[in-house]
Amino acid sequence: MNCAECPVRDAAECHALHQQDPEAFAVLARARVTAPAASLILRAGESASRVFTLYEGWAFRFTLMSDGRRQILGFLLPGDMISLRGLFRRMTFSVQALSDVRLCAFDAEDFREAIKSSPLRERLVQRLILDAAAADAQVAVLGRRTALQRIVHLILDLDGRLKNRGLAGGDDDDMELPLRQNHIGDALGLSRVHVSRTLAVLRDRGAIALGRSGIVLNDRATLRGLAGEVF
Amino acid sequence: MNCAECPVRDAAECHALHQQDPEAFAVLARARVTAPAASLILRAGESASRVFTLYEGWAFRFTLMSDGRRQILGFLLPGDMISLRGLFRRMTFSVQALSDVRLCAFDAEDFREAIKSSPLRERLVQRLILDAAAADAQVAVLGRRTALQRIVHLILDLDGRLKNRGLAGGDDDDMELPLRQNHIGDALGLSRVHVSRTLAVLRDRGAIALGRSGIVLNDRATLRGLAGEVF
DNA sequence: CGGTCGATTGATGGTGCTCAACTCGTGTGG
DNA sequence: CCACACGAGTTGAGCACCATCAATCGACCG
Repeated sequence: MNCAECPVRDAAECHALHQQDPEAFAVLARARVTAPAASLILRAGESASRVFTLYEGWAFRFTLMSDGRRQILGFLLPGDMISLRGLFRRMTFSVQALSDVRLCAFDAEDFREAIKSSPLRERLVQRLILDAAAADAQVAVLGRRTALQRIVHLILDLDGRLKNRGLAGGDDDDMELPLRQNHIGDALGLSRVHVSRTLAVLRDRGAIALGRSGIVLNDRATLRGLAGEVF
Repeated sequence: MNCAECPVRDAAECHALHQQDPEAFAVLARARVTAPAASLILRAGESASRVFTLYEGWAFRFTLMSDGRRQILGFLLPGDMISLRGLFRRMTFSVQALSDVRLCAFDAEDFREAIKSSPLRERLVQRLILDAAAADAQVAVLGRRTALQRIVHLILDLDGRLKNRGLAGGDDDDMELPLRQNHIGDALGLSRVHVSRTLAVLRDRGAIALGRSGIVLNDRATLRGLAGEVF
């Protein structure tokens, strides 16, 4: 069982780790785990005993507010590491499967040992920095963007990440994102009703289509024009 | 010149690094630098040639949006590291002095060398994780909180951080935060006008006073009641 | 066939933005 | 010393954006 089996390309963490230090990576004990859609993969407050990379399917990180509302902190795509921070500290967020998922699971103790003297460690520091930068960017989006811009930004961001992994086609290909409007609202600080209305605007302008199981991108140029940012 | 001179107590990064590995830390070349209020300390896009810890005064991290608006990502207090991420990647944000500041400056190359085989490195990884978690928390605040709650949260957060460093007194002591309403708005995604109105509400309820040079906390119990979170 | 989940649409109202005028304190140059 | 500009804050009026509540609808499923 080898991570090279993952249908995930260059930019994905799982693959990148393997490239970085094939020997150290190869020696790690790992298991393949599956989890059904909507199941909890990790709970806030735990110190993770296993580290996961997402092999197939989508998931999301979230916290629950004291009033019971949910804030989604980010979406996890095939190739992403799920619980890197859990190696060093208790988790501050929970992770839930969005679709049925398959995971590579590494024993946390093994993993910590493996990175003590390995370029893997450098790679993981880079990943922590990228995570922090992504969270900063999300702060800017929530602080300064309208509902329309937030949604367009999210769609293009996900599309771009998928494209980096070879999981989405070129500019002319349609791409379906398996998100419920519920999730979009919880990620962007919007009500479900307003997400519905805003998506309707995008559909009426021809930028997207609303399929049975998610949003279909079919005019990225229009979306980029609406984003108000460089994409 | 030694970081132990800093008027900063246990929880501050500068001091904690020193405790973690006094020898490695003591050998680092360092210089004391001053910068006037409003001066730029670091620019987004640079790869930092020096690492700073904030010795005295306040600063903030920010990015500029394409429309020219500013999003403040966080405030930096005495004892905070300023450019840790700049050791490994180009900066994704700029840093500006809020007041006159004094900095400890370390050469980045020296610093990278020093942490290669030192418990300092472990400490810095912890710091990166805490930074990422703080950014996640800010996403939740901006996504789910009203203007009043955001402002109360910011005030209590800053007060708590200062208290951890011995830079603020107990619950009965007044504490003045040297923030312009401008900064509060840019940090919390609110207009300056609305910040003014919201602070007026807090003042009328007796939770704060508005001094000439900042906000004065004088009733933390009332503030905690308004925060809608555990503090 | 009833039940549930996700999405849509309408009506209504509140939170917070924008524009504008004004105050107050401070610094600056004639 | 005064006039003036300037930055920061305050206050009012009007409105845009988005939340909330409620009703409905289609798809899917046991």
